[in-house]
Amino acid sequence: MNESLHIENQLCFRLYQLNKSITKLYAPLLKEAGLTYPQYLVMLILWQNDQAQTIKEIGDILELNSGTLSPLLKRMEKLDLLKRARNCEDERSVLVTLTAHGKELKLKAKFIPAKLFMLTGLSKDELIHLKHDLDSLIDNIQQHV
Amino acid sequence: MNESLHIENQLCFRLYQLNKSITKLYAPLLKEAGLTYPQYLVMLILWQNDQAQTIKEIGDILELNSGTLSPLLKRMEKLDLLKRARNCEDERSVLVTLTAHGKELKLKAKFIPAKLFMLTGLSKDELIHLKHDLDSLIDNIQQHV
DNA sequence: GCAAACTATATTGTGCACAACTTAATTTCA
DNA sequence: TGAAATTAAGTTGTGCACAATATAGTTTGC
Repeated sequence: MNESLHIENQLCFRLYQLNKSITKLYAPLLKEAGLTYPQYLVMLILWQNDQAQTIKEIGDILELNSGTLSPLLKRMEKLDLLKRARNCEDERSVLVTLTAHGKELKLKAKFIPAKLFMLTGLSKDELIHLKHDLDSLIDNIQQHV
Repeated sequence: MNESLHIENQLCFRLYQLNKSITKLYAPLLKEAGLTYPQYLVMLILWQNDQAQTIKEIGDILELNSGTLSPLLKRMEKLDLLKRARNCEDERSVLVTLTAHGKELKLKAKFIPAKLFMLTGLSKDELIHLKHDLDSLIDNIQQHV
């Protein structure tokens, strides 16, 4: 009997489940900071670069298009996390900058990665290896997308 | 300098990206069958069990709640993939069964797992190991969710 | 036997994610 | 230089995903 269609055999189903589980793991930690996971990803980018980022740059890093980012950034602006303003050098683009509140939040978020790492139950070594395996899988797949 | 908040260091961001890439990889194959990825997951469950499944059973396997499944199954019923009917043994539950069209689709879908596996560029051995690593990570994480 | 607790599903509201399309600004090049 | 192509955002419509809540059917315990 052909078992290739059995759901429990599928790598992709594991990744789908894992992704959902991780979102749930983040939820309580991010709730303290008043963020959702995609909002947290945007904040990571803004925290690690001092300068203003264009929406295009954020989209390139997160691989999200404007249909996702436009409303996401609007909600974040409403939460006083960031400001959006047309770039006067090129009026097509919009520059995103952190507000004082947005910058402040970095102090709270600082401990999230370590807490998450602990919850995974992985060793440093296992983490490094898994990251590496996923990186090469991502590379392989991106070639075909 | 503390780099724990750097996005490229994060396992979770990789999983998030990988999940999106995989969905895009599936898209053209599933489009031929007229399915989305979550719809395909429901079909996998129905294909591998001959009997009718309750929504509860499907939700337990996919870890999806009724807020997701109710509209998802309604769309699938409209596509003539399945039928929903109250269980006369216990009127609280709804039994889901494949239509002729839904059963037929299995023949088309049969080749999807092999095609996907090819696109990942993994060896059989790498696949087995990665599945194993992800399984134990899922187990660890589920304990904390 | 019947009220309280429980169970299964549905509904509502919020937030992604993306394809397809629109608008406006900038660049290219004939 | 000015029309055509390109680029950056925004908009619209569809489809998940889930928390919170509502509803209806079933079971339990006194």
